[in-house]
Amino acid sequence: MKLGQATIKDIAKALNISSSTVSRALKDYPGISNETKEKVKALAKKLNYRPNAVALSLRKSKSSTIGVIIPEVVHFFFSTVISGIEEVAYANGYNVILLQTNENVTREIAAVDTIISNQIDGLLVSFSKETSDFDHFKKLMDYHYPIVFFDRLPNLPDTVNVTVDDHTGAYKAVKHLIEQGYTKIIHLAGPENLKISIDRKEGYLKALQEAGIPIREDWIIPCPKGTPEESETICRALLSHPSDRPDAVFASNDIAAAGAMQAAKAIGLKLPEEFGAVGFSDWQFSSMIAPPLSSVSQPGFKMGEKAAQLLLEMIDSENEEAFTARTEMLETGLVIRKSSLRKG
Amino acid sequence: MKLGQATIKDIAKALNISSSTVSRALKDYPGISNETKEKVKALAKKLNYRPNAVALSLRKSKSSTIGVIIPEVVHFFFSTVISGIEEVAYANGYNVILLQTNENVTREIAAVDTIISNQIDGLLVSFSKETSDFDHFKKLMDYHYPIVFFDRLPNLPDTVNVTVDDHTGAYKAVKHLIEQGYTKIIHLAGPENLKISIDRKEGYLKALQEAGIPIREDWIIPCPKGTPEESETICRALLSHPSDRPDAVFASNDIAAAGAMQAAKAIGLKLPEEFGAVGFSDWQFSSMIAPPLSSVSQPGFKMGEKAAQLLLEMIDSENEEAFTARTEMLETGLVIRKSSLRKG
DNA sequence: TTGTAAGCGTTATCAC
DNA sequence: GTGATAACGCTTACAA
Repeated sequence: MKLGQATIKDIAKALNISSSTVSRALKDYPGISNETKEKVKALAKKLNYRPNAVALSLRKSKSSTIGVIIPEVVHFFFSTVISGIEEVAYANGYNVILLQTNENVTREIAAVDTIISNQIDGLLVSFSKETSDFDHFKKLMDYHYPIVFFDRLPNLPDTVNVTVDDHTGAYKAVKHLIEQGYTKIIHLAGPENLKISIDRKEGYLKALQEAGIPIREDWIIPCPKGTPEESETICRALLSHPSDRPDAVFASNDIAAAGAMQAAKAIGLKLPEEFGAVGFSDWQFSSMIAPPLSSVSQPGFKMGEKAAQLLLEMIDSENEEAFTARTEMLETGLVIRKSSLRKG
Repeated sequence: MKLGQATIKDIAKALNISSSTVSRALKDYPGISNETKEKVKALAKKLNYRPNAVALSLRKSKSSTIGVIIPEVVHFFFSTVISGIEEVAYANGYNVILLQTNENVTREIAAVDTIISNQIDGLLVSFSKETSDFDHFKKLMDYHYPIVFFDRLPNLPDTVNVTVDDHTGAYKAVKHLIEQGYTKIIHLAGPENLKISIDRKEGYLKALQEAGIPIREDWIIPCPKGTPEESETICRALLSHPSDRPDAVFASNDIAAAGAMQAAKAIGLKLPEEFGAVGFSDWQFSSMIAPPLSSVSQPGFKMGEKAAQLLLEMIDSENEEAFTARTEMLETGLVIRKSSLRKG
């Protein structure tokens, strides 16, 4: 799009000097007379000169743009992460290009192509549920391309990761349920190929084991879709046997927990007396449902900030340090609300 | 970032032909022998050639990227719109650059600068609450730069807009409350400088007038912050006079409605019998709170799609038609749930 | 059917 | 102190 933007050449012509002088004057290079500098700057201001970022990208092989590959934008947690990323990017003069995969590998691979074509300086990735082969990322990394994975971590060597401590979060949640006197606790699990799902499940298992509560495999139910309807249906079935009825749920996300609560309410159970619930993520709505849902809180904004910071370090650094494999683990909190408060 | 990407030159050298021939062969230009075409394409594939989008942008003054200026990413409605935008962009080979303003004019002006520098092809804008002077957009439009405003519409001549029919949505909501037998209906209004707030208020007024219910200015209360606490505090005060107590609320958004419901519950009113509520936007959580909140639904995804389509038409078009000022109005729905169902 | 050369806007290198 | 030139990767008149 042409915007009648003034270029360095325009300034040079108008002042009868060369473009190199203009370029140098604008950046306060040593060895340019103050007189020239001032003339140039004055005219630049007058013409509303803005350096052409595209020409710069081409020249420098650097776009000052980072890419974000994300499964879904309409998702409280992810949008919060994006927000954190955007803030850090803005503060450092970087732009953010958004690539939504809709949990679709093909889209993800196309996104990587876009990244390559557009000389994007680095990549923040939370891959799709479908992704099990990480070749498209591996290829980039082989070229020493800066990538930071967040939330969902790949099965690849030498990656830089940011995640939350899902294991401890889940453990705290289930321990809390046990302390509240619940003993028959089911777990609504997330997609099995995601490490976060596994970690949350293991936190659940650890808390049960520690309390000496026997583990029932049939009470660990995957909810791959992640809709409230899915978990409601599942829980209705489970809760319908009065003789062998669970008394609480720990869900891998708040939506599933909300679905479980719906099921319990529909059957006529009293919450939290007869059925307790703790979710994961502490979505915005969690405090507004009835009863307000206890949940493990994830620092989404912080995760975005941290991931972006690590990425910018990789981009800026000439040394290798920034590229050393590691996983930054952010702490989770437990927000206790009515849904799990059987005692006082 | 260098990715060892093959260029047209590399291919040319390897095959001992000129780069222009390679360029032409790759795009199936007429007047290139099949033999050359095949040789070139084969090598391109082997070398994993990807055209350098940056060079193309510079050459063509076209980046195949659209910018989205938005107040907040962490917002159910806005993130839904972004999602719609992203889908249309992807389907048409465009990238999306995201610029979050945090409801801050300074950020918004900086965003416009970014747009200019980066040769972004067009702009989708929902401006900040602070914005009352639209010069930064006007300047672009004077250069015939493609802009589509969505949701929040500016006070500027000759703009292309997409919005929802807030007026009718609000009208339907309040009419529904009246039909349910509520008569003392307060309105929690949005920021006064946004047209959407005004339209919603006017829909409210129209429904009351039509029903012959007198309007009380003191029952139209602005909630500029938009937090649940804000509206809860306001409503607690209002509901505390048993002699002159409102019996329903129509809120400019679901958060405010939820806050009002909290207040009513805290005071001991029965919902929906003694206090009814309808919100606006139909956020994800609305169906999960107690009682489930009735709400005017906005087609966020559709709005994103529509806005992006209009923008792409403007970008692609050589004729003026795509630029003719107009406002596309998307229909709102009324999702009736328990919070406003006093009668069966 | 193919090659040459200019140019998009910028800056690094060398020269004066 | 300043200027000329080449280069980033690609397209496109114009030549041949």
